[in-house]
Amino acid sequence: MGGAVDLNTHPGHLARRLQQAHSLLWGAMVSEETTSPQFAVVNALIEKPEIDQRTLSEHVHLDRSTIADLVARLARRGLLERVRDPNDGRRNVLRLTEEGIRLHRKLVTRTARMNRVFLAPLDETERETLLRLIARVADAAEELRA
Amino acid sequence: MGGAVDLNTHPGHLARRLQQAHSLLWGAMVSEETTSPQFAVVNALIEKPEIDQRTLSEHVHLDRSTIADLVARLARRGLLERVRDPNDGRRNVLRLTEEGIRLHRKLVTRTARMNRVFLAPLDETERETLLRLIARVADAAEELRA
DNA sequence: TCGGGATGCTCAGTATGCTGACTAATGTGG
DNA sequence: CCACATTAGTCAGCATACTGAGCATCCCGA
Repeated sequence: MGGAVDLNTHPGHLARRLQQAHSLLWGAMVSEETTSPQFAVVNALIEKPEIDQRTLSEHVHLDRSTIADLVARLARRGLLERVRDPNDGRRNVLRLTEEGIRLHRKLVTRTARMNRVFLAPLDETERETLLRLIARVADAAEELRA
Repeated sequence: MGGAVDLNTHPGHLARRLQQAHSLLWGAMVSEETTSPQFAVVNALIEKPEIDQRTLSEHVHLDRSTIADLVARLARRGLLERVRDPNDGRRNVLRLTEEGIRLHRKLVTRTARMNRVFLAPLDETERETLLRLIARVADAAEELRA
């Protein structure tokens, strides 16, 4: 009786494994150059163009520092432009380039395909349940923060 | 109609958010010094002492490089010892120190408490369902790798 | 026994992701 | 209108995490 715990009853451990499995499949089926968080950023800019980094960070649930790095990488690859807001010298206004928009179109198809494969072990009801339960736990934990 | 996607239907995005929420709560309720992956390593060494890094990496689902860094940090803090196996000069044999064992005992209690808070928004059935569904998806994706 | 393949580890490089400190710019109350 | 708080961004530092290359060691067959 060493008192070791079964990590498979620990949601944190399972969450990490789920993300790990996901990023593996992502690399194989979606893109090796563009990561899943990068896609999240591009997708947010499709939905809401011309926002600043702070707003963006709230949309994709990442902090300002991480967004800054991530956006810098996307800018370096010519997928978006970062311009100082003339009306507010603190803000960087972000706008996808044509290439960024093209990339998004391509990846939307692939991510849909990947998600089907990823969730293939579950039936339709289970899929919805999984997504709903994760969202509830994550939302609730975020409430705690506030 | 820019064609943006709802990220809340993407398991990868939700997995990241779940992990994010978890590590936030972990820092508040379990430990600021010892992270969740570090606890996973210590826990694995409680269960199976005297294993090498390769075996350990399989147990906690992390690759060799990550384990090496992680183990080095734990060793620096005096929580475990890393000794070259005299019978096989390639292996590092790992053993928790007394302090490492003490730390594990302390954190087991706290993680249990934290998991209850983390999963509080769900009822008992939903909790089991969530853990089971995540494990199924993660396991299946790992099979794909092999 | 010896030579090549397999194995365990390390190291460099890169990408997330966080905190906390700092800077610059804006907004506001007196 | 000016001092002060707030806000957006950057930067340093740290911890995960991966790939791919390289190194030392072991193992196994000829």
